[in-house]
Amino acid sequence: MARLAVDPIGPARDRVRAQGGRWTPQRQALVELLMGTPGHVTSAELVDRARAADPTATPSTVYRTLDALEELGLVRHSHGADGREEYHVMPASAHAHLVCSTCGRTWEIEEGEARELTGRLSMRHGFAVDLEHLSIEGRCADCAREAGAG
Amino acid sequence: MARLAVDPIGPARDRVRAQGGRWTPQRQALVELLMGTPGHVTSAELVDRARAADPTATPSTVYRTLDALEELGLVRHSHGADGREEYHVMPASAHAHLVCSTCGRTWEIEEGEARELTGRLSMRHGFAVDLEHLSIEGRCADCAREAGAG
DNA sequence: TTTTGTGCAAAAGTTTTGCAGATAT
DNA sequence: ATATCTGCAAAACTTTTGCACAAAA
Repeated sequence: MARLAVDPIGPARDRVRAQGGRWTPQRQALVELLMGTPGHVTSAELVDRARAADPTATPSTVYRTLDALEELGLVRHSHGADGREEYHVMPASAHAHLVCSTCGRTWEIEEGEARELTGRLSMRHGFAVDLEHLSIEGRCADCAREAGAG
Repeated sequence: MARLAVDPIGPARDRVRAQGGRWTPQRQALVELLMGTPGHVTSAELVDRARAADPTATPSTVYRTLDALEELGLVRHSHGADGREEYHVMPASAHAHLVCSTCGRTWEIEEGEARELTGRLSMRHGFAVDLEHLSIEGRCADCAREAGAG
């Protein structure tokens, strides 16, 4: 029998139900959208994609679902280069992001490396950095090269 | 004669004019507002404050003026905890920010310390961090203590 | 059956834009 | 004189909210 080794949405569904939530087609659709998105998406873009996938999808449901999923710890958001909220599925480990403000590409920094960077902030200022929310803007190597050459 | 040792808005005015811009009452008002603001302000709040100071001020002018001032390098913006754009006058030295997501207070990190943190990002990833844009969210010492105690 | 979620429609809030007239230089 | 800026008004866009109905448990 052709059966997937792991059901990718199973854990999400279980977790929603475990908190007394209902697992609806709309929620499943949004979770699938998010899981099929490698990087970050703004809520507005999720609205568009949801409507593209299913024209009956509505903005209010998308926004409310994002809130619900975030409260359940299934997704998180950070802030993109334009200041908009950007969602992504909750990763196994905390990680920060590098965002190139020229080309817009993003990279992830693993928790270990990120802690290396932010660790002394805790020591000096007693400030506990929220890694999931940390996105660092700047210019990536490629864009710097182009700018230097051009 | 009572004369200020330094004219705080003079440099701004000169810089605007040097780039072929005009120094208008509206621009001066906004620059004064920004210079009287220690921390960060969202554009929307600047609109409000401008109207409070002068009821004839209009949103479009505020937004366009902010754009113009930023292009001239007189102000910069970063992104607050809620993802909105926050403006502040261009500081003498680049600095990053710590933002407590619980109480909302902010602290500045001087360039030297910030470079210490981000320096190795350049080395490892060839990524040139834009310090002015860097705001680090987390929980400050006070809020952490309260949360621990409560 | 009861609680929770959805869809619709309308509103709120922020930011952008076109254009005619005013203003700085 | 002329290029730039302002004010107005309207629109675009994102996000929120109230409410009646639908659906999950």
